[in-house]
Amino acid sequence: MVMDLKAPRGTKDILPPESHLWKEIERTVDEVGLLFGYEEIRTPMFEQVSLFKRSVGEETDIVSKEMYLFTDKGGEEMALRPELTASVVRAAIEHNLVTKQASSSRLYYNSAPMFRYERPQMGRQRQFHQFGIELLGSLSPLADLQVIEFALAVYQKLGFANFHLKLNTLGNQSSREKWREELVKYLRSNLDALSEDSKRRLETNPLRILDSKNPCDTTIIGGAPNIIDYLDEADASHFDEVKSLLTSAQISYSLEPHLVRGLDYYNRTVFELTSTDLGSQDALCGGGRYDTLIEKLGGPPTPAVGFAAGVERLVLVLMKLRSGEIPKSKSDVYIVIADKAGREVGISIASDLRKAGFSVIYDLLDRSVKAQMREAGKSGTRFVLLLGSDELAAAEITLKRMNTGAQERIPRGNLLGLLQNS
RNA sequence: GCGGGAUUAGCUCAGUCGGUUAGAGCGCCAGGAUGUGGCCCUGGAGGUCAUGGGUUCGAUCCCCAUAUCUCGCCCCA
Repeated sequence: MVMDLKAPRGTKDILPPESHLWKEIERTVDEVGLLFGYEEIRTPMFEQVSLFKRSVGEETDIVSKEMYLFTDKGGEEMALRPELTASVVRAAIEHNLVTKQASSSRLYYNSAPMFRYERPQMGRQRQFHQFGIELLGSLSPLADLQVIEFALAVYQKLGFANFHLKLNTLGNQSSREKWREELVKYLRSNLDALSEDSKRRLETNPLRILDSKNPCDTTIIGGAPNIIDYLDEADASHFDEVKSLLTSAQISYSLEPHLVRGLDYYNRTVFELTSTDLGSQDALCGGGRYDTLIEKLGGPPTPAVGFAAGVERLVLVLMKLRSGEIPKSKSDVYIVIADKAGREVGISIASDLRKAGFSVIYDLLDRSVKAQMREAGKSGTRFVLLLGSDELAAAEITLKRMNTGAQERIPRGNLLGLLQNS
């Protein structure tokens, strides 16, 4: 095939039957949103660069290396959004979503495209999609619980249980800073034993060293200062309440003192859902609290918590779960036109049936009756209507039930009633 | 950004120790059944063997580069 155009690296066309799975996920997220009383928000796919610099953090890889940047014709520095929390917060501030009148806001987003310039891998793309929620305005541990419950509800509704909830707390800004200093001091004293990657990270993002997969690092990490010992009383009791709420909701989790999130704005509760059905890119969903972000971006002091989940990874896991079998959408009726003279009548029958809510297809290639029947059989349709010269002359139609193979000639006027009662 | 593996029909994959017409299964189309699906039988279409260079009498095969996918690292959903 002579073809020099293709989808850009790290992007993907979502074709049937996979698109059915996407639709199913989107429907599920909508349903869970309704069940929890959340409403959908949609924000622009690009924003001013400064939004992400101020929220995600200038030093993070996401902002410093991975954003798709461009200058628009008005000279504004723009970025395709690498994540959604910043945009939602910006929108919430801009439109006063959290005020004294409306003291909290429950928002969700669905299949929203994000962009990061990374090296593609299975489950990691340059354009990827997330669903998630942002719960603005509540400082209560109930909010932390609800965010986790929401995420779990989506996965459970889709029918799988092969995931694992990891939980940690990062404390508040000042305890986190104190912990971070101690951690850096400790790591510096063990500098020689650290991996090359971690030596570099010591300068850029020391918390992430805790997450290192390099075996050189693991023994050192084992003796590192633990955030738990640096929590103030309020943070510690918040975390305790979150844990006991999870327990009473019968949600099992594991404490991961080394779980730190890559974005700067998190504090207190952070969590991740991982799947054993994925490779090294195994995080299905991640989230946590960001109580200072809204104020930092110029809004009123407003606590918040949320999560974001990757749709591509969910699709991979679902495919595996269902052994690659994706249910296709089936039509109700296939009209076989055996004689060209029947075309107009066939089209008008199709139109009438569609108005009555039936899904109707017919051949568009002028193929033989046999070919049309083959397609009808393959499409999984329930009924075939056969229209040939005999039926035309008698103002009748042949109705065949594909499950039994039984067929009968009926007056065309009786067709709709018969189908509706079948 | 770093290191490995891969790329042959619509799909999943064989294959050629470098030799002239590149194969299978599934799928697709047609016929057997001149107006009837699934099962069966027969036939058919469909490949510049990822792209561009090089070595060679000759390259799908060997070498180099590029692209894309993929595994691990980095990072993260």
